[in-house]
Amino acid sequence: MADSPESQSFCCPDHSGHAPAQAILAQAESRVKSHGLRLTPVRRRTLEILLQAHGALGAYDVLEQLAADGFGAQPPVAYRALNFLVENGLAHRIRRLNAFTACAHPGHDHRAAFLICETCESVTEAPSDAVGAALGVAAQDMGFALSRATIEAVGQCRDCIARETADQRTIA
Amino acid sequence: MADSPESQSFCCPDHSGHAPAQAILAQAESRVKSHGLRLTPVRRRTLEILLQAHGALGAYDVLEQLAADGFGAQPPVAYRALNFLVENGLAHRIRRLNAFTACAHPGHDHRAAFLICETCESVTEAPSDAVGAALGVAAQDMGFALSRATIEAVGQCRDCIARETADQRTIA
DNA sequence: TATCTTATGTTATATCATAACAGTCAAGGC
DNA sequence: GCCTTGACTGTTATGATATAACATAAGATA
Ligand SMILES: [Zn+2]
Ligand SMILES: [Zn+2]
Ligand SMILES: [Zn+2]
Ligand SMILES: [Zn+2]
Repeated sequence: MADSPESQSFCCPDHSGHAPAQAILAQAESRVKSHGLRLTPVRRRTLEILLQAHGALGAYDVLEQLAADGFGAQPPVAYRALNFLVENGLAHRIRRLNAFTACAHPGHDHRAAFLICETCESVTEAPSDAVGAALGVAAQDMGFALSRATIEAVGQCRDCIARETADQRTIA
Repeated sequence: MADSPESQSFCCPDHSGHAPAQAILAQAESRVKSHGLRLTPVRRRTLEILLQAHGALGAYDVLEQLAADGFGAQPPVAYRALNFLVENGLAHRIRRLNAFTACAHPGHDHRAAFLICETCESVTEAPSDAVGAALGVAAQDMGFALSRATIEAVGQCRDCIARETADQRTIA
């Protein structure tokens, strides 16, 4: 993990938007309960794993960690927990990466958009009400009833842009 | 295929936005040539297959048809042709479906958004300049340099909504 | 406790995608 | 023409992602 001690489990720029893991886990627990569901040990641990991760994790990466913690070692174990989290708004699936990431601001329903950095592979969850609204309009124009959407942008994050600029200066 | 004779190769609602296949193929040929590349037989046939398809096709569906036409029968044959088409703006990859679809209006650069019907599995390419713009703003706010994006909406298409409404009336 | 429901773990298999290499073909220089 | 060169095609093999189906275990209900 190699975390700096003051940030319990957050370690990289893509997590700057996150509330502390403790808070999110507690919130997740109550949110799930209020839907008559349970945040079982595998599910809870899966969420923790996502919260601690740099960027997004593949299902098999999660599985590896779950297995190391004594949970089942077969793919369905990870996929079930991950799908549960996604269905309950605690995590998101990043289709372009075949990967999953903890939701950066769970609790309030939101259409999420993701910014995927090609350089550092970080994944940032951006507010996307405006994007969602524009998409809603486009859909409506086609007579299409929109139920949900995947919005994923690929490019370069602020930190990597800054780093690259700095490198340029060093060379010159 | 069960096509009506007047529509050469288009058979379902999601193709209503398409120009005739002949025109698209000719256009594709010249477009590709102008980039110093070749629309070889496999590539051309792959584009035809996509143009004739209902909805989007998986790589292995395309492969099956290519093999039936005497082309190679191994996955790379299909993936290479499909990737070529995508890179040259002649087709799009639909990540949510792990599938590919012919571009409905090739030739002019465009940020495409896709409307995926959960009922009939059709895939419609919607104009999305507004959505792209909104996403650009959201990205900029985060200091993110956007290079390209995946925008995929899931819901129900016009035809399926109409059909469902009609069914409701029949029952009542 | 008996029963019902939900969740977990396992085996097995399906589906999607690429690495690596060998043969083929077309275009340009001689 | 003929040879070099680079682009394209085909093949084998393997990797990566995801789910079906069923047996067991743990919570909830009465
Ligand atoms: Zn979120
Ligand atoms: Zn970055
Ligand atoms: Zn298009
Ligand atoms: Zn439909």
